[in-house]
Amino acid sequence: MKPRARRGGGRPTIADVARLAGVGAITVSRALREPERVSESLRQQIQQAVDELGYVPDPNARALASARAEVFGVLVPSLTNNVFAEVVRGIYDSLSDSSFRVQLGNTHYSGLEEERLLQVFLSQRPSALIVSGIDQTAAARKLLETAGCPVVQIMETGPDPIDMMVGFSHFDGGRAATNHMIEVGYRRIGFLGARMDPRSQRRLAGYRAAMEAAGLFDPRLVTTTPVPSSVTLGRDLFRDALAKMPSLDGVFCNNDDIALGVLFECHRASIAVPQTIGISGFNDFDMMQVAFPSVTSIRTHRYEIGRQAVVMARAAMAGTRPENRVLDLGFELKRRESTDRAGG
Amino acid sequence: MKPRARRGGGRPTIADVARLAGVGAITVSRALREPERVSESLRQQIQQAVDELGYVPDPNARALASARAEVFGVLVPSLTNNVFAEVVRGIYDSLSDSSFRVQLGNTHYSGLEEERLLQVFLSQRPSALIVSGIDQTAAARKLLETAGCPVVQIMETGPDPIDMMVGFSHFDGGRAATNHMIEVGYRRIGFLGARMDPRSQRRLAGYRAAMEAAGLFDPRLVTTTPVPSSVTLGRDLFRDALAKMPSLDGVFCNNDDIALGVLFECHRASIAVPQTIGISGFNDFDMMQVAFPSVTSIRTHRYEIGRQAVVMARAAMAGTRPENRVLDLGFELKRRESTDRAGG
DNA sequence: TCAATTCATGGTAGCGCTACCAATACTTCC
DNA sequence: GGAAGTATTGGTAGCGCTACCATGAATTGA
Repeated sequence: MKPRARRGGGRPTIADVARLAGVGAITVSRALREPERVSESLRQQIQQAVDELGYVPDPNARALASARAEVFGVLVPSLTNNVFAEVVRGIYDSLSDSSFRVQLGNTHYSGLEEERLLQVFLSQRPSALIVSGIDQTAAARKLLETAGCPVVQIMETGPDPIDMMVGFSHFDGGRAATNHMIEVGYRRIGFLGARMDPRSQRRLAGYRAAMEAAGLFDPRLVTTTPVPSSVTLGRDLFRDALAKMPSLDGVFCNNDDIALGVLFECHRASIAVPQTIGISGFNDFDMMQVAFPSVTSIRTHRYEIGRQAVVMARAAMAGTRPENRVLDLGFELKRRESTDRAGG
Repeated sequence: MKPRARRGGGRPTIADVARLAGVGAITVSRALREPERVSESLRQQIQQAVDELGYVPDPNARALASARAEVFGVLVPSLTNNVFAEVVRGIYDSLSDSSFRVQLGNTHYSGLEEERLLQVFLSQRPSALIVSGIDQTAAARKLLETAGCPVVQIMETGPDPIDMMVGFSHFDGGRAATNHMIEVGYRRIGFLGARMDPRSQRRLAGYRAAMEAAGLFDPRLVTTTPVPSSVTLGRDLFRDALAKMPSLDGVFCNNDDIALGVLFECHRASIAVPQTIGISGFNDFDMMQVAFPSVTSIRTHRYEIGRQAVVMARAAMAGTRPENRVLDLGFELKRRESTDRAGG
């Protein structure tokens, strides 16, 4: 019977390499995966044959035979939110020296979509899974617990990790920014939030805790929307907040986009920053420090979160799960001109 | 001999489904891939068995058997550049109704890295490849020509597509922005550019063509750096440009980040925009229209480029390659306050 | 009516690779 | 010197799926 057409219209296979090098196929396989188990001389012969033929192993065949794909499954809620873009970059960069592929999924902030993608990812038997947040649905959590591979929850810390976690406390971040504004003298500090995913909710909770502790909380100070965040939306939220509460003297913004929108609106409406209105953002993107006035923000370590997630997962794959399963990378309050009320 | 451990510690296989449904394995395979070729009654039985077992086909086995993985390979130069983030989002969204996976690669603007990733991607036998730009190395081009799957070059248009193309002319974009500034009365218009990848180079060429046509070109007006773009860098480039050429009355910025940095620096240095300095950006991100003053920019259709790339690739996979292999999605000049010299 | 087609289904043989075991040489240690 | 390792290499049998062909039933057409 004539053999089925070769996969790649003639792409060399491991058998071709073996034939050319005059060894068994399995030895080629070993030479590529565990070179130290193959003698120096054969290793060279094989390498030469590989180079000559331009052989690249088929990851699909490899995954099928070894019951494990060299894939990191990564689920993020958004591809265009720069926070996640940087996390993803950290993940890619940390993996670039290995043969692991990255399988990226966009959950669009939906728990159900996360479940669906998890099913799809799991069908590939990934080597590790990285998921965003700590609010997985019960079904998703179950899938992750029985995934049979390391799982890292990123962006947040919390109790009860599925396996491992790396992130920081959004509650503490929200509280720190708010406390700073209270300390420098702001009193009627509004909260502006978009999308209001779980992490935004926790920042809001941190804001509220700080305001209540200072006896300053008023529900009318809070302005939120489920609409995705944007600079335009920041402007609109600020206008709404001001209309609702003209005595506002500061705003803690859920993220830097919103803060930028507020800053521009202040310029446009000739509202003095930081004198009349103080502004604090969240995430501390590059533009915050260049803005005029520069904007106070909470610096978060996105790239490092991605990097550490990979480090932890690889350690677990090597059988050395870190002692401490929850890694808190913290955050940094960056005080800048936009809240410098005392006046510099 | 005892069978090898099952891949998924007991994940159901197509044979399990076949047994439960009382049909042959191949019929299950068909029911899932070409339901119209299986009778209604069997299809239902099979679907029931699939649901009961929670069967999800193994994409690796599928790829191995069918010599084609349901994967779109996508190569972009950056993950954090919002332009590409939006393109990638367009690609993901267009593919979300299918079972195609996306394999994303970050070339870091390096041709050699692109070649390497292409090799890796090709080893999976992807269904289609989407690559950024039109400046592939000779080796990469060869790999793409013999890839045996549809190839779409995105972001730019140009002659001699490898297979298909969707994008716009960066030269024309740069020229349009510059001409606009000339028309409204700016004369000593600087060019500020970061990274200076091929697309930036072509925008610069467009700028230069416009300036030369108006008899206004002066090489000292051009300030560029190979450093990656950022808002901070925009400020720094502007300071340099101004130091070099104090008579500058406008700047065409290679992208919006740079433009934002310029805008902030103008605020800080109390330089009137658009009166003393006019500013134009490129890409037209949301913040440009909210900025104060709002910033003129070239609106590009990133998301749509991603979407169309998928549409074209799928058409080609279905055997109906579009008549016109190069799709120019154009751009839009958005005139805003930052170049409104006549004064509104 | 019966060959010729079409339709629905199934069996077999791989896809390219690696887990598992076996076999052979080469050491090491009493 | 011989038993018992210890490297080094290879053979066999799949991993889970689908391409290819074969089969039998239903339908068509003259």
